[in-house]
Amino acid sequence: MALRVYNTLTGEKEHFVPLVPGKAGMYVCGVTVYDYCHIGHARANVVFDIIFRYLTYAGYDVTYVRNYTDIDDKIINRANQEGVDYRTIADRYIQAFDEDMARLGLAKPTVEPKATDHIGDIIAIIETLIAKGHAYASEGDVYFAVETFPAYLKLSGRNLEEMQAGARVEVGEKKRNPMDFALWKGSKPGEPWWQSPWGQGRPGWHIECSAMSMEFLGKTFDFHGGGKDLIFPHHENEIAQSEAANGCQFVRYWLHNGFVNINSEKMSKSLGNFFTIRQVLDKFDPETLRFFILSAHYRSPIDFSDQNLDEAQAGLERIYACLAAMDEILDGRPTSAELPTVESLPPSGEELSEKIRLLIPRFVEAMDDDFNTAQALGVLFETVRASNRFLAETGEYSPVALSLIAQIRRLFTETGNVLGLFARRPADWLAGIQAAKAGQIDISADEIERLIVERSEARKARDFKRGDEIRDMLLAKGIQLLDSPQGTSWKVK
RNA sequence: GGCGGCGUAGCCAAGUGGUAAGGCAGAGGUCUGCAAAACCUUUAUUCAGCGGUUCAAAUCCGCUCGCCGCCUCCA
Repeated sequence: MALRVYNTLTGEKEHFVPLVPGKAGMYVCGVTVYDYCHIGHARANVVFDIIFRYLTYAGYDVTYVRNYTDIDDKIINRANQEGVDYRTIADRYIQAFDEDMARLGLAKPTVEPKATDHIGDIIAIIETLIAKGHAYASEGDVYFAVETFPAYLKLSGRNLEEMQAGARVEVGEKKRNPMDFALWKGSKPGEPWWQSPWGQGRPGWHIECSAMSMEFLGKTFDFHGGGKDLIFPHHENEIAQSEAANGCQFVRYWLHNGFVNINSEKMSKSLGNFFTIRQVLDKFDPETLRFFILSAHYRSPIDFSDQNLDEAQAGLERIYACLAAMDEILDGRPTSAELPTVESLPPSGEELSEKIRLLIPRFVEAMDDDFNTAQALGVLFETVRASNRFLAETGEYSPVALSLIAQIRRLFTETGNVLGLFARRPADWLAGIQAAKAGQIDISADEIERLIVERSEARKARDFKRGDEIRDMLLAKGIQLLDSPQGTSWKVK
């Protein structure tokens, strides 16, 4: 039982061996705060949230750093458009990001540094690079000279000559090589700036991540994550800067999540098939979105569509319904701390007992295999089925049965905590889903309750015709009645 | 053109050498006055196609077909 992770750098799954035993350092590229986050950001952040949680669950003392890039061309452009200071834009979207991530149930990283709080560190690295001959100043800018770093492009597996051959790279006159990239940009009038040895300016994109990761995690650390699209140029450039400056390996395991497609098409602003997290959460429950993201492996592409989200919600409802049933049984009843003995249980109890015994090992096995959340969810669904069966077949709850139910309930809390799921009280979550659906029907809850009473009276009088009439009428309006020995409840279909 | 990935049931999706998880949808059954919910059973002799390696392949190798991503800001 050992964690294996797919490392983009080697293209293979490798056993995770921490740099410092018992500890794990992880840096994930956060957002450039110039706009609201879209569902691609949602996926990336949920994925790394799970990785963070799982590493912690696996016993590592994790330092998780996720930055805000709060100075960049796009932020400046946006500020100019609106006629406000860049800081206004950055702060607004930092706040929006925090709100979105909180709604998606993300755990807070250990540190969430901002690029602009590390300008001094950035300048220090650039000075080192210049001193070592890896960078050069040119008319107020500073560029990294890619030819001085032989390992350049080792992450993306490209080579310099071919990239230049098909070059869509503009040949900046200030650059010696078109592939050189900016470490520092001289500021134009009206732009935000910081004082530097090369005049007033601001950091280029990429260098802030080198500076912040080094500050909080050291020159070499375990994990660096981000979307696949960051492999080139962002991560490639980070490697070049950091390794050239420090003379040692930068990151040991590179992790990259796959893209989100929309209705099987690449998501892009130009296609107009672009959804912000806020737009999606107007329509779907945040936990449903998270569950949907976890239903596929993090490196695979995932297709966002109403149908797929609806299916995810149906699956999540199944689990929550099972948990709600357990909670109802456990509510107010004392449970024995003793483990039930198998001899005293019916066959479905023995099966459940076995599922309980294997749940954590199987869950861990799935997660240890490159964070295979889809497989982990499969394990949970099998447990749901065994639980439902046990509940359905058990009429009277003996102390042993209650203990078993309590135990399985605790395991759902434990695994749910790793996946960021099932934190809500199941009855409340289900009620929330019902309420959301109820917004789409044209009949009030009071009216439904009144009809249910009328129906049960009719049924008591054995007037089934009238009773069925009411049931069918409600069904036509999308209301599904659920009869049980305790009475009749309803839900929106 | 260069680099990389994918193709598993109606749909979504695990599975990297040992004989196809799970979810959704569907069908039959138990329950029910009849239903619904829940539960049970069932739905891929087969993993795009063709060859090869092997005692054994969805899994490894080669070729073909189809789809996609990156190479420009991007999670």
